[in-house]
Amino acid sequence: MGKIEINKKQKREALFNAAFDLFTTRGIARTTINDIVKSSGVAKGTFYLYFKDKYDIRNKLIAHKASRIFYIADEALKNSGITDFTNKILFLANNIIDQFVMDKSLLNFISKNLSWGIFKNELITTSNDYDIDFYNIYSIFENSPRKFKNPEVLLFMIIELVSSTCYSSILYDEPVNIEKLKPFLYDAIRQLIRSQEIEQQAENI
Amino acid sequence: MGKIEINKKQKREALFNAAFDLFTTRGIARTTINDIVKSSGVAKGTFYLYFKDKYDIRNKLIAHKASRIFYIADEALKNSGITDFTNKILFLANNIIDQFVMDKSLLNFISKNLSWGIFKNELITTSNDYDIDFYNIYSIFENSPRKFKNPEVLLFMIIELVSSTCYSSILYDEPVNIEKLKPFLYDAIRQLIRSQEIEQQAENI
Amino acid sequence: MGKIEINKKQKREALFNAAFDLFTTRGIARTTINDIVKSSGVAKGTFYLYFKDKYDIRNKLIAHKASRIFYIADEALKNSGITDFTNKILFLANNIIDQFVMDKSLLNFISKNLSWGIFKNELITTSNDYDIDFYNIYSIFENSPRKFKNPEVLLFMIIELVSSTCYSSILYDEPVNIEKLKPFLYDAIRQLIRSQEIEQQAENI
Amino acid sequence: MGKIEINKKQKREALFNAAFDLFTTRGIARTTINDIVKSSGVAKGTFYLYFKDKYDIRNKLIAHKASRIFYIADEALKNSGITDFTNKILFLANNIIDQFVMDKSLLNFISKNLSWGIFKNELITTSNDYDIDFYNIYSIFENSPRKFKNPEVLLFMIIELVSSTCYSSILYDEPVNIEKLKPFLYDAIRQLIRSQEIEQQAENI
DNA sequence: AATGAATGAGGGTTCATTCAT
DNA sequence: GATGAATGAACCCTCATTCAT
Repeated sequence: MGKIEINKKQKREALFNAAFDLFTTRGIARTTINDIVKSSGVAKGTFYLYFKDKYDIRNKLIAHKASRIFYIADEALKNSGITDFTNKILFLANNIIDQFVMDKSLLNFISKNLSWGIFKNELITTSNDYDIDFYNIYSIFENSPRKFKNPEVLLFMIIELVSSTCYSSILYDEPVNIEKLKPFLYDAIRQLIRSQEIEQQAENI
Repeated sequence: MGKIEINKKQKREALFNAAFDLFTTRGIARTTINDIVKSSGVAKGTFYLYFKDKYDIRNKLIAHKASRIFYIADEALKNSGITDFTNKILFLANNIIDQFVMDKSLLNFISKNLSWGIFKNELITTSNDYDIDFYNIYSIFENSPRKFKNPEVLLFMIIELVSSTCYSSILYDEPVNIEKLKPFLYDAIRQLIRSQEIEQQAENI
Repeated sequence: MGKIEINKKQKREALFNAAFDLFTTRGIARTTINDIVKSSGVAKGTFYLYFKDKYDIRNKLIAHKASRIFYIADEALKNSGITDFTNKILFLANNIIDQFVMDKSLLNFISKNLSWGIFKNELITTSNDYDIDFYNIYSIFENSPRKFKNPEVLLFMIIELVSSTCYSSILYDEPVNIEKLKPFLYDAIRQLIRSQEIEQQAENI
Repeated sequence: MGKIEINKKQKREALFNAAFDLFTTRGIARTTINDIVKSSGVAKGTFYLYFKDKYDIRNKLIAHKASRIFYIADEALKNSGITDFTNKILFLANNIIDQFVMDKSLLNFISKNLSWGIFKNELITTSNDYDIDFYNIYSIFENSPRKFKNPEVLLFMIIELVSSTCYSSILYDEPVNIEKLKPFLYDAIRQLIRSQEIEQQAENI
């Protein structure tokens, strides 16, 4: 990679960082391209060499940040030695929640955009340079002997329940703070999993 | 009520209707106050007699529409003769989902804003002229002999689960369409309720 | 004077008071007719029954306030028993300066408008209901045996010198505060008078 | 200086000229930014690259024009060979008055703003690119053997007297026209100077 | 005479985008 | 590739004035 290539990467990175800072502090609507370029130290015209407009950089940021969260959670899971499916899900949920607790502005930024549809969409339309493939999250099912009526729906419901309840709990302590919510939420997840489980024949015995 | 009062109500109503149409078709960000006044046939200055800015009318619209949905569901529940708590919840959820299915633009408009925090906030800061009091929704617990660890958290989780899963299912059929989702969702709700229930003494026997 | 007449006078008075308060605190440019009527408790349309526009009420206010200042100074002069012409002028100047020191917002409001041209103009075009006739200020010359080359120019120069130097001295202490300025200013006035005086024959001796 | 720099200077100049024309013909209050940019042939947004708002360009114009007047008067004084302090002051006053007589719109524009406080303020806060340093006006005292009680106050009173009397005399011929006023005014100035002079010992003899 | 809701022209300001350098 | 001055459409909002009540 030549000097030019490095320079280009740095510019793009600078724009990304500045945009994220501004989006999370002022909000997207109140952030202008002028703000972004001023804050990242590049010229205004340069922005358009890398991104189409404000929403382009926003979308790429969301995918970037969201995939990072899953990646971190997944790495931690691998190192945990947990084998039981339910425990894996709970571990992931807990890890992600803790990441959000530690970076509330991140939660605020991606929460509303981490829903299923946009999630899928973004991952497909985004170049792979900066984002990890999400769908290996399904691999969580692969090594488990347990079977579920509709694994995708199950995952969908868990993700939606976690992400939407976390939002108001972490950011506004409503209706209760996140630590008080956790036991109820994890109980709820356990019940969700149980409600979809198909009882297996005890064939192994 | 004099002629003037009637006229004022009509003006406000016209602005409300025009704004809702535009917000749901073009989105809030792409709707200007100019659009709203042109579409409602009043002068630009008139807008500012009734609303502070675009976000003011948006918030009032959300509260207005959201309370209407609950009101309709609640009325239907009263006429249904259902007495069991779980069934009441399922009836309400189903009724609201059906309302959203019939008016997808409404879902798109309020879904992201129907979360707990804003919900509470809006109801408090909005005058009662146009909105029904929400908190009688707690009355659903009052007449039930069943007891729950934390009723508010229970309700919170159910609302968040329903609203967030509905969004992508109804609007994008993701991961499955709403009719396929319903059985899983209602099962999930039943499990949520069960997971929080405190067993009562069989005192009646 | 019937009830209606009294009511009218009160409305006009209320508008005057409110306008003066607002003009002196926010400035004329930042005061709207809306502000004035809101602050005086009358309806917006009523404003136009009494005044043509914002500048009409401003002009009438200036004449009103300015004439009051001269009236107060003149009354004090009458009670002082001073007979010498130069001392009379100095007494008036000092009294007016002290009025301004005690009400700086008043100074700020009328200072720039108390100049000769507008002064004369306003007094002529304003109804006499609210304003005292200014020109009796010339009476100061009448009873004096001393003669001046051009009494009007003399008065003009004194008024302009006093009003323009007071402005920055009282409001900004520039170049010195008013108490330090006074001896220089009064010396200057004495010299001005002397420079225009026509020596009289010592006929009385 | 590159092409861009030249272009920038031209743009700023064009805005200055257009604004001055409009301010002096229509008045500041009746001049809009729209008028200025239309008249100077630049785009509306360009205005905001150079000035904060209408009052910013006004203030910069005042300082610009005022310093020019003093500069012209000072240059003429240097070429006059006048050495006596009183005559220097009279020369300057007369020169400035004549400038105003020849450009009444200029007088109207800056007269009300040429007062001591704003004067000082503007000179300090304005960049030196466009304005001459005023304070060498004090140099008028330096080479004179004559001493005054308070030179700054003396200068202040002279400036205020001249500027405020000129305003109504030149523009409105009130109370007399400027040519009639001049002898009285110059007499007055002589008296002002005399009233502050500290008599020196006749040491040179 | 008094009201105040309604008007809408027109103000200031922003900002995504372009393009000559 | 990089720059940043220039653009001008489009925005929000104000507010003097009117007029039906």
